[in-house]
Amino acid sequence: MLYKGYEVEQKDNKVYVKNIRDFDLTDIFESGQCFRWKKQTDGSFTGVAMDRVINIRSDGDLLILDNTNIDEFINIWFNYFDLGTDYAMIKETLSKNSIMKEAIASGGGIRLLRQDLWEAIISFIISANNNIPRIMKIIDTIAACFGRRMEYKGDSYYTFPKMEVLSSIPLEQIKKCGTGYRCKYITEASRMIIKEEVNLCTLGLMDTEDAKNELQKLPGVGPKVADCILLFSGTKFDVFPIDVWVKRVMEELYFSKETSMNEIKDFAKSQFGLLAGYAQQYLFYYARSRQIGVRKG
DNA sequence: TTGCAGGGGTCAA
DNA sequence: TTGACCCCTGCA
Repeated sequence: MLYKGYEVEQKDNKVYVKNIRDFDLTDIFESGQCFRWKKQTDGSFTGVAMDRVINIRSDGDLLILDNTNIDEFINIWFNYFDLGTDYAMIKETLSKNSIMKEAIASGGGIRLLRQDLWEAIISFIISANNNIPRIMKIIDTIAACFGRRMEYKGDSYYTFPKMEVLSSIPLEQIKKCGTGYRCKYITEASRMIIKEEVNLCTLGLMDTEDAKNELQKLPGVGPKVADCILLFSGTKFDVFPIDVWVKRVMEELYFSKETSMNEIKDFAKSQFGLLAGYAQQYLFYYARSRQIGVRKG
């Protein structure tokens, strides 16, 4: 069948999607936006998202999703992988800037995943003052302890726990998952969300600044984490999360000097506008893959 | 083997 | 504005 420009076909529990462009699994999964996808020895990725475990591989313009069906593709994965967005157009617009053009050339297959908002909130609270391998380990542990077990090809996988579950877990048990001092943020944020002390339902309707401020009511959520939550849950695309990598790459490529967060933020807003989030993602991936700004001993 | 430096945002003083 | 927070990795 044809679905929004893609040829989609199901065989057994696999979905084949043709006409895929501007899509590279490594660019997508290793660009710091998600923590639950793991590269397999055959080059495919297996991950848990949206309460499901799937395996995904690509071959030219063909995408193969294993352990799912057409209904789920249309209702879940099409949106999750942002297949309705024209990345060729985004890249063309951003490439008018020569520095961006080079960054895009190195990570041209990036897509911004539209991840579950609740999971994004907890994941990026954990991400603060932390590195990617440890973040992945902590989230895996939390899921294994409090999520629902699933089986795929003989291995166990676990869903990300619901807010009702996580908010009822004693602090000490959250801490045992390796969260460290962040455990109280997770517990308290869960409680506030359950009690609707922050309004998640209308975040998408708010002005971006208002949405950021709303999220920053949650403990453990500062400006950077709020930006990440909005961007990687597909809620707002004009944010520009500045972590150490983005700061370094901006200082090195655009400013040639040490620069304040505010100056970088203002510059990104004026330079990239509504596409700031996409620009950030290309720059982050570029900075990390080239180790830009890392002092070599 | 042990220990120490480095990495990484938010909070509270 | 600055120090404390937690744990993993890499390297003497």
